[in-house]
Amino acid sequence: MKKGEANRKRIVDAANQLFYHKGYNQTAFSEVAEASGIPKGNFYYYFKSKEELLEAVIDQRIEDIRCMLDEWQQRLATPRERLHRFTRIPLNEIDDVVRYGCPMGSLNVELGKTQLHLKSRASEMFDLFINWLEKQFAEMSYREQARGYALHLFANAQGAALVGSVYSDRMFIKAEVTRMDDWIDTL
Amino acid sequence: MKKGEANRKRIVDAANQLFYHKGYNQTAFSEVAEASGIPKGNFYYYFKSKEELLEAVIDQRIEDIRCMLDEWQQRLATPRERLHRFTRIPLNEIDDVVRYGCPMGSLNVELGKTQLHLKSRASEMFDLFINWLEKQFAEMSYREQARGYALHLFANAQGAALVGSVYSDRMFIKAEVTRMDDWIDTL
DNA sequence: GTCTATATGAAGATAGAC
DNA sequence: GTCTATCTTCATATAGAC
Repeated sequence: MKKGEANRKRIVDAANQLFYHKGYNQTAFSEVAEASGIPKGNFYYYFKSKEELLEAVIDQRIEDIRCMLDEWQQRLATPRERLHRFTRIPLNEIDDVVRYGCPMGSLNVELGKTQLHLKSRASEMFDLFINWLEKQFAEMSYREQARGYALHLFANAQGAALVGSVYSDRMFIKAEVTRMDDWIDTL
Repeated sequence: MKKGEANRKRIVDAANQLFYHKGYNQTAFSEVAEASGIPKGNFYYYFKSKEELLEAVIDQRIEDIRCMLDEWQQRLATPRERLHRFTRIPLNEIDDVVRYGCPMGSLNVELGKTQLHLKSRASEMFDLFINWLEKQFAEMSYREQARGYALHLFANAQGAALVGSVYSDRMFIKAEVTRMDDWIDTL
């Protein structure tokens, strides 16, 4: 990898975390600069604007999600196991979820209000999960209801993350995960 | 009501709507001034700071919620009817929900990232609903599970509002409301 | 109580030396 | 490609006349 590419990635990584922790609008360029160790002025060599940086962050998140889902698809044998793997995400990231909520959910909420033209880019992250979940339900021969089930399960997870983070309540998140797991097992 | 009181209320009303539509951080004082018809400079006669204005907005929302729940409590005869009245909120406000999400949920998400000291004030809005829901379940003699049920139902509603607004999907919100109603009726 | 003008500071963006 | 210095804009907040 060229030096320029490496720096670009460092900026995107730093921005990714700051956008999650502080929100996009409340993150200043100078903070991203400080966190990534790249001087402020250099930014505009890599990104023409803050919005372009945001798009790069979303691109990377999408790539990461794609990768993760592909890996699950290959490693886990049954659709049911894959669904349970999905519900376990908030448990694996429990500290972050309790403190900052869901990175996709909170970004979508923010951009839906202030960067309407980027709303569709942010919702692509949701799409990846929901389409993947739909595929699992379809494989379990719930053809008709697959889409509805996928949306429902995903929305449940979002609600759990949101309420759990508002109350910093780990037990509630665990309880909701158990509930989702039970629901999957009734199918 | 004194003139000053009336102006104060106009400011709070305008801010309340703008904070919902644009978010707190992305709403400028000058916008609130324009929307309320009160000159910018006058603001600091009514509120010492932007944060104080936010607190006034939250206070009013809390008051409104309290009022609404009291009214439901009196007007609706059974706890089950009251629970169904709760699930109908997103249908009654469907246009706003689809466009801006849940006003409480999105404010909580935003303040959880950037105004941590106001997080607890914002979560009081949640508390009112959840405690009220808990009371209904308790009245249905689900003493043990009342708190869990209340949190679960509330989180479901939040998830539905969030995903519904990300996809501007009215049908999904309706489907989730039906699901919640069905669940209530199985109890 | 009401309003205008303005101070202050921060954030996004640019220019240009090296 | 890298960095410093700086411009511009805009939002919060203040001063002070009426």
